[in-house]
Amino acid sequence: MSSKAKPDWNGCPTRYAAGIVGDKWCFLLLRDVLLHGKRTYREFHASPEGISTNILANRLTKLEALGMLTREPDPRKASSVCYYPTQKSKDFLPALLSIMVWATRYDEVTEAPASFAASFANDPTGTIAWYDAEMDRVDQALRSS
Amino acid sequence: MSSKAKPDWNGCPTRYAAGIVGDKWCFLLLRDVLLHGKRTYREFHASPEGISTNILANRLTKLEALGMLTREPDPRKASSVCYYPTQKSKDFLPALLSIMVWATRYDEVTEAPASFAASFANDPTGTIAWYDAEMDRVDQALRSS
DNA sequence: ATCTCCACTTGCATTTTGCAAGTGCTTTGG
DNA sequence: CCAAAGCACTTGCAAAATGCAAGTGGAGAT
Repeated sequence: MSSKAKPDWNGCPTRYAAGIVGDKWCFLLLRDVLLHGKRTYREFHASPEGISTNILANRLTKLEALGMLTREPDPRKASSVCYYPTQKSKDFLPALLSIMVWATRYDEVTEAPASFAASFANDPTGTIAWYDAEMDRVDQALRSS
Repeated sequence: MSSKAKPDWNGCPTRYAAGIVGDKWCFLLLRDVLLHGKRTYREFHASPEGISTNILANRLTKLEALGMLTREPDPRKASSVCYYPTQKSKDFLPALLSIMVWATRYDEVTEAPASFAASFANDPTGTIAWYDAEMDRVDQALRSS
């Protein structure tokens, strides 16, 4: 990038992102989906932040409407539901990992080992690919059960 | 990263980040500070999203308390105030750019040129360094005026 | 001395959230 | 085949956060 022009258009994609991940609960749900492999209402509800059921339902609907999740019947139990990440949310993984690297550095009580940041800095592509593969494994196991 | 253990600690740094950037207004203020070089209350208030004055004051206080901004008198006019990014918020830049790459891809009305994502993908370190340098230039010009 | 600018603060109506309880459908156990 | 339990929400209501408009106090300019 040359040092010519100061771009003026940065605001817009950021505003778009703010509408999705600039919401605490959506952001945490994306973590659950993209890193923890959670797929059901029950699993999301069990996260330690204690989201209440009305907010959870609201955010799942929102994320589905935004094309971040797909809602499908649970192959293991027809009365149950699974929410799978779409390509759009999977593509958010690199950004999520970047955020985590930053948070790991500055959160004084982080539970993340220092090796995480080092690993991502050392081989971001590989780290991203590893999580992607893990999530694909989760979804394939689920869908074929 | 070996394919051994599925890490269980991811939640925590994400929760920390959610407490800061999981707020629409904080997130947009960070954009203004890190990409647009805005430094004053007036400039933040002028952003197109139209933050109201009480919320702006509240978030500036919050970001200062979180160590993301420092509040200092404006060298150009003693009765005015400048908010500068700290190292902590400057270190958030790579994550912010990653988010923007994602948003640029999926926001159908994005104003960002496709070249931005390509440029960041091609040379992330250089792109980050460019923004860092721009912001340092803004701050040095301000402080020495 | 007054006027203006600046960075907020205040009051109040509206919206969003959190919490607890309830609902309707499905599955499970006896 | 019926009762009980599980699941994915929905509803009602009090509390908190937000948005908007107006006001405040101090520094600088006229």
